[in-house]
Amino acid sequence: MARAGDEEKAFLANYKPKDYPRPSVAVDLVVFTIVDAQLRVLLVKRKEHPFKNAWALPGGFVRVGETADAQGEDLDAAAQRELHEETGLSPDRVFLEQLYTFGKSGRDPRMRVISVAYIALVRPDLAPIVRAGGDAADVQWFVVDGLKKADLAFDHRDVVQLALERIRGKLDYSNLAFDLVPLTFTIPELRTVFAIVLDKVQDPGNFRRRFNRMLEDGLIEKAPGKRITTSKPATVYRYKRG
Amino acid sequence: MARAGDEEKAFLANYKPKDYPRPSVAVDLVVFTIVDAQLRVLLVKRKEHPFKNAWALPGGFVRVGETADAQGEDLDAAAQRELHEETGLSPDRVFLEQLYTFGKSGRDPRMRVISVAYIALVRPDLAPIVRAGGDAADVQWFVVDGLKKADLAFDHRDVVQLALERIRGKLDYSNLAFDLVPLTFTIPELRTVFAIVLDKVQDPGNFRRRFNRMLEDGLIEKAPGKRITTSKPATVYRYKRG
DNA sequence: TAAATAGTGTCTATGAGACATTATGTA
DNA sequence: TACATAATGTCTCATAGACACTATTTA
Repeated sequence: MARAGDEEKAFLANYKPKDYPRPSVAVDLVVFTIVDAQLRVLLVKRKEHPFKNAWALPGGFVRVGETADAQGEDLDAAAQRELHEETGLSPDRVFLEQLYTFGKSGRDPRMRVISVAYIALVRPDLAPIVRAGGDAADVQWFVVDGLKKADLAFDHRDVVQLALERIRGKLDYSNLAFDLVPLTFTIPELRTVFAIVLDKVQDPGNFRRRFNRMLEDGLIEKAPGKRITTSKPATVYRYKRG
Repeated sequence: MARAGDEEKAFLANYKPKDYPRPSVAVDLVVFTIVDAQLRVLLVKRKEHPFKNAWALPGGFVRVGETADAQGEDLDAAAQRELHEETGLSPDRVFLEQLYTFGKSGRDPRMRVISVAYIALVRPDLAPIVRAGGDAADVQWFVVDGLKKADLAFDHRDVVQLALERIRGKLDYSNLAFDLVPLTFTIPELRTVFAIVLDKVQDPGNFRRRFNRMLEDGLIEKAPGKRITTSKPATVYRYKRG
């Protein structure tokens, strides 16, 4: 990095941004969870035009500063802030990752809006507290499968679709599945997560083999606790973060 | 999609965007090619502050319209336009894909700039014509490996690094390699591309096996032509697009 | 004919998929 | 004890990696 010389300092001090039109930049969140053995996405009901009363992804505009010294919040920070505002969840308990930036002209009828989409994964045990703050009628976990017909605002259907493809693609080679189970879980429970996300039943034996490799790699460890079942209870495990 | 009712039409007609500060949105291109058996990235020399005389990724601001009806160019269109402006290459001959959006506060000292980075892959036979238009001293293909010490403007070193990881990750399961060889190529030539990008020698026998599978799948076909060599010349192939 | 590179074949290890079998806790 | 589900084991097939070997063209 070249450090700013005197000439550059003078330049910056006198710099006035030209008055070209700028777009608004928003952050939209595709928040997934699994409840009742179904993959769900969090949607909020719009109270204003455009798309009034339609369901939309939670999100909002990035807060931008006026001056060169105070330029406003980071993009990731904006996503974390929105996540907290809309769900009440603190970002350190939630998987959050940038997905893609949607910037087609005309995607918002009011004005030019470029939207940076993020994927968030909320553990099932945290999902119930999401609606605790607001009006339950305005924030809901929608089953992703049933979403095709639903009236989503803007291009949010495309956003959800891309997010779905992303988590499906990453499930096998990442640790993403552990953000879709409670803190402790059994092998069959984790297997169910894979089955739900991939929409394909997972062979118990083969899945256990993969699971055991993760155990050997130290990615997972046994945890205390039991599940209340009507037959043989499964061993409970815990994901070792870091 | 809900169609706009009369009420919504009225709303949009009267809508005035609030005067919150907005960021500038730029498109930056990580343009790769392979020349002289080395992976290279296209950099341009900055003529103005900040980072005057430092090397930077080609790019520019997205052109945004003033009104709701004319919102300006699509994000992808902006990337294509920049590619054409900076390289003279028409976008239909070049692989172009969105990479990631960089939005840290302070990454441009002048003002808030959010930059949507794209990856472009230029075939080696097209690489030489890139500098034909401008001043050769101001546009150059830099060897990616030697870039660590180089003085890159802004956070462009991070951008290049992420782009590199992306193409390395996608090389094996995508058709991306065919955008880094000439229109016709031999098996050893394609193998070299893999070796260069992954920085790892590829076993001739094993690579050929993979290649033959692509042949069987109809992804590739034999092409006329020969290479001028000092020993046995290899068969020439062509990638079947679509 | 020698040199150089293209091209082929083989052995092994690993992991996925399909599926049969055994073990164990609960009602 | 019967049932349900956890947990284990086995067979096959596809593919990657390592490496030895043969074929062909040019100088």
